[in-house]
Amino acid sequence: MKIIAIGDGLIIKSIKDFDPVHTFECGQCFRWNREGEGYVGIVGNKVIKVVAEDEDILLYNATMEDYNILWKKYFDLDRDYGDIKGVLSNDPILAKAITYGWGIRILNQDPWETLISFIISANNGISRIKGIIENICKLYGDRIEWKGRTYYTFPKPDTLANAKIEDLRGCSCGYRAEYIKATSQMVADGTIDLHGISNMPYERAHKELLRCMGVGPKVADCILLFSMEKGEAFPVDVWVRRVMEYFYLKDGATPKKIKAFSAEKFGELAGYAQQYLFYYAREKKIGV
DNA sequence: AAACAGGAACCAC
DNA sequence: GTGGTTCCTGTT
Repeated sequence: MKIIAIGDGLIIKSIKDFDPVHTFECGQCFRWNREGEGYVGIVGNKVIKVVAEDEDILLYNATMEDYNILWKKYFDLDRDYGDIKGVLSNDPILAKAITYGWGIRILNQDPWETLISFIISANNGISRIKGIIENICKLYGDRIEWKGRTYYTFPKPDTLANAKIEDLRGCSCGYRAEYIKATSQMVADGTIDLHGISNMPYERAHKELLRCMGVGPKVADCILLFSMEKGEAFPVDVWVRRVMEYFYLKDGATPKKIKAFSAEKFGELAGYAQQYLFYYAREKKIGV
């Protein structure tokens, strides 16, 4: 894997295991959208475009310096997904799911943004979640311009902590407005220390996140997997419950049972297994 | 127009 | 700790 600077970006040469469609459509992120031949995302205060071209990945609006301090980590490029897929493919069902979603990578997203995003995700579908987050960023974030288009950053904790409930409601988040404000206040005043939590072992970190208003077991697992490098986290939503019941367990399994089963079966790699299974289940409408 | 989809809070036991 | 009910809003 070699990085080459081009006009306004970078080429990551012959990278394995990275497909933008799989990575950005597998339910882990909400601020990436298809634009032309690739995906444009807002990450921190930057806009970046990702395009797949043959064996390479093109990053537009990216510098080599940002690659080293930001993008390498964000796209999880130091991790060997070939190894992970090799181990998981010993299971025939996962082998199938991996053949289908071979280019999924688990992004290392910002814990604060991930926390609020997945509070919004509760009892909601992906397209609506994206719309709500977009509304919130438009109202409370900073404006960024790139190539004649306007984008907005995700707001800071104290901004949302001071937001009016009715303004948040205006972003179409419904009853989650109260949760967003309450949790933002906890982060802003230090009641919740996200950096500290990300350094805790899985079980403790999970327990700690449940203190946040609007965060239950599933949302906590999403935050741990998508922003705190807890590869053993296994978020159980309806799709995962369906696919697990369909392939492995009998009907009526509780999330608790499903998590115990996957921890036993997939161990440290449970979160990666979850992503391949989720993407496969949702695209193929397994168990519906 | 009414049904539906989607996790957590809250309250009973 | 488990089970049932309620909470919003965009889509069908």
